[in-house]
Amino acid sequence: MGVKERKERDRVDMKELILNSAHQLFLSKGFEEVSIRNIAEAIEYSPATIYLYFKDKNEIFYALHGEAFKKFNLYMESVFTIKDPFKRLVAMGEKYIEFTFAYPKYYNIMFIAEAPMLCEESSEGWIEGGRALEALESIVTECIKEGQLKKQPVKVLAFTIWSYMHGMCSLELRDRMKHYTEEEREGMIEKSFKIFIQLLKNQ
Amino acid sequence: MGVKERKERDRVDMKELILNSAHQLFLSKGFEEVSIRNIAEAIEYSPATIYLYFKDKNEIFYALHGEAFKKFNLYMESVFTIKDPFKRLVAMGEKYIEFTFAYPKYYNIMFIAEAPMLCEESSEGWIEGGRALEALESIVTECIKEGQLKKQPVKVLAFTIWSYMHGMCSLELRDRMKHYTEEEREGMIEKSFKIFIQLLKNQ
DNA sequence: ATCTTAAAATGAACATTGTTCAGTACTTTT
DNA sequence: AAAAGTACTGAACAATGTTCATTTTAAGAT
Repeated sequence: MGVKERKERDRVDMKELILNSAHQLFLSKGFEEVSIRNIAEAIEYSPATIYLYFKDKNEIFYALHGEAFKKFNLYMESVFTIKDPFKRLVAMGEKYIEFTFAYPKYYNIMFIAEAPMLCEESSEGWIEGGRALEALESIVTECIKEGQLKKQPVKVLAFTIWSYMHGMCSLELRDRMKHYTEEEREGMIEKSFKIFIQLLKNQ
Repeated sequence: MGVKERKERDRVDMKELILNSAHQLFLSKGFEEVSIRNIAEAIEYSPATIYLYFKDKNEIFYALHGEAFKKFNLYMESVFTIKDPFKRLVAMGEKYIEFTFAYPKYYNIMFIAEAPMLCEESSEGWIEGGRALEALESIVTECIKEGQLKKQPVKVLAFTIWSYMHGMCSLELRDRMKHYTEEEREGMIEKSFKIFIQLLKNQ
């Protein structure tokens, strides 16, 4: 009598169906622009049904927040083969920029969107996000150990690097670089990144 | 026959009335949370009336965008009395942080909020914003001239500094520092800022 | 096979939102 | 006092997130 088990499976399937649909819509329209009714229509159920599987709209997007960070960490994975820690740090920065503009909607929920949607401290997203930050911190630790970064408190230095990366990427994503001419903007981020790396480098 | 003039005055007064009300509500609730009906109720007019003076909700907040930057520039003014350009740069950074947390709603429309609301390139906000950026760039120029900053393309270096400041402030404003313990977070921004300044300093 | 009970899905409704427009009320001009 | 013009508004529209009584569907018991 595996009926209960089957029902549980069905329930999981339904959650996944909703999530996949929400995910797809989210990637093309963004969070605020996707309505419960959009999702409902896409999966051919009534809007009310969705509330049988998720508490509210935010809860649906906790999942996406997690997805985004998983994708991010996956994206970063390749750099960990690089032996030299400073080179790894630089590669990570480059990947960060790449990710931002490859998945702007992801970047948005990860780092920019207002956070009532991610109160749950123990959510997938926060855990994966923590992993990413730890990765950065461990690279920074290595760099300091090898004398490629000046000796500083690791957490603070890592945060400083993160702040710079995020500031640059989010200014561009949120269209705050209109002060620059097309010509100036062209390659601005890459040039700035090079300067920042030079600033970081010990000697 | 100053009737036309009086009507023009009335019109300006009405716009100001709406703007003041919107402004007040905005500072306590933020952009998305203020509705046209809120504003209408506050000034004791019908919602429809507001559309006789402003094209849409965004247009109302163009004005606030301008106000925010004016306030910002006013806030920065005090640092321009400082002779030494590098000290001035540091003071500007400190003021930037101060401003961010004194007026988070302003900071939000200035640098974080999505920008359909500020398409008009020629708006007050963009002009004032440009002024602020120019101020930073001229300080950077001076610092380079005096050898306190390493010689680099001014626009790019200024952007790098701005990116860092913005990244740090917006991560905090958007609650992305939950990875840190209370203890770690305490003073993190100030510590990071000191590190960044050290990185910037030539030698 | 029929009846009962439990679960799943929904239509309709509520309170919001920005925005529009036909009509009313008031003011100025003739 | 009548006509013209301007300022204002109530009601409506199409959305939104969310809830709930009701209906449909499935399962278990007789």
